[in-house]
Amino acid sequence: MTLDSRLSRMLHMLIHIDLHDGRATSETIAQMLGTNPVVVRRMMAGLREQGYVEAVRGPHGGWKLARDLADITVLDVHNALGSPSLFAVGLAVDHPDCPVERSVNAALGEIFEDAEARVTSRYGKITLADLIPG
Amino acid sequence: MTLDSRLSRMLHMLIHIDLHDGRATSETIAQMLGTNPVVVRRMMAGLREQGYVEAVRGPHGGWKLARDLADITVLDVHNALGSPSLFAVGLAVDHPDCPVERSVNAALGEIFEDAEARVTSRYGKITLADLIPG
DNA sequence: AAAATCATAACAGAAGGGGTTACATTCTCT
DNA sequence: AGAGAATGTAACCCCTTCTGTTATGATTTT
Repeated sequence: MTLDSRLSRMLHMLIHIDLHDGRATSETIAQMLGTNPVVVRRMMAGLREQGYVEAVRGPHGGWKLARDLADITVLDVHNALGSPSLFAVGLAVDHPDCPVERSVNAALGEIFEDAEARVTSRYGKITLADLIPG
Repeated sequence: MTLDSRLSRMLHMLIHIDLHDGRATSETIAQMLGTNPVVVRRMMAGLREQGYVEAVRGPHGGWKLARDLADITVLDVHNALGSPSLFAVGLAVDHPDCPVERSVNAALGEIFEDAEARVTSRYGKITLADLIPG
């Protein structure tokens, strides 16, 4: 796949941890996603630093949720993943002094900012508890 | 730059061709963008196939606009560039049968589709003539 | 002390894009 | 016809990003 699907996978992970008694090892999660435990730890690092999950070392350790799913929004997860921009389209900055480039970038930039604001606004209104199927 | 800025650069190119008597060689455009003539031809290929520009070979050749800038929208250019998706975020499809994955993807998918529809709608209302500074 | 588990660095491989070279093709001009 | 100017396109390299993997260290439980 050419698109960055980390947000989707991370939400998937967190909800499964919750459904799994709030505890799961990197190994377990990795098998669930068909990937490697190290990849899971890398992805989890941002969420750990932001206080959404805690890592417990040693036997019977693993990941546990530091908050209720109802207290974590999709926006929280998005930000914790360090997503730089939502858009696959950016603005060229080849000639910052060119009036044409400035005009083009002003028009596109406004559209992007508006769309990004709408998406993050909706992200902020969805908690992970809302995503539990049922 | 990590983001795909082809749309922005292509709009820039087309407007400059127009301001340059409607004619410009790949060499000229490449110098303007600080890139290579082959890169320009590659980018132009889609627009040529869609009939927005024409390539004239031989001496005094180059690219010319096949339509007035007022008759080309940003959406036309976006589509001609073959942009697959506007978003840098995608949906994981690791477990199509998993209810959690389906629930997550349904929620995110709706947000993306809505945002994408808004952006393309606005793209469709802006012609390249609108972007000429002045 | 042993085992389980996370933390992290390091490296390999795949994928995508851009830049470049090379060569073929087409067209104009003399 | 021939020279030269331009596009068309394939092929290659390089760079970046992401993922997967291995290896080593640190921490915790038993």
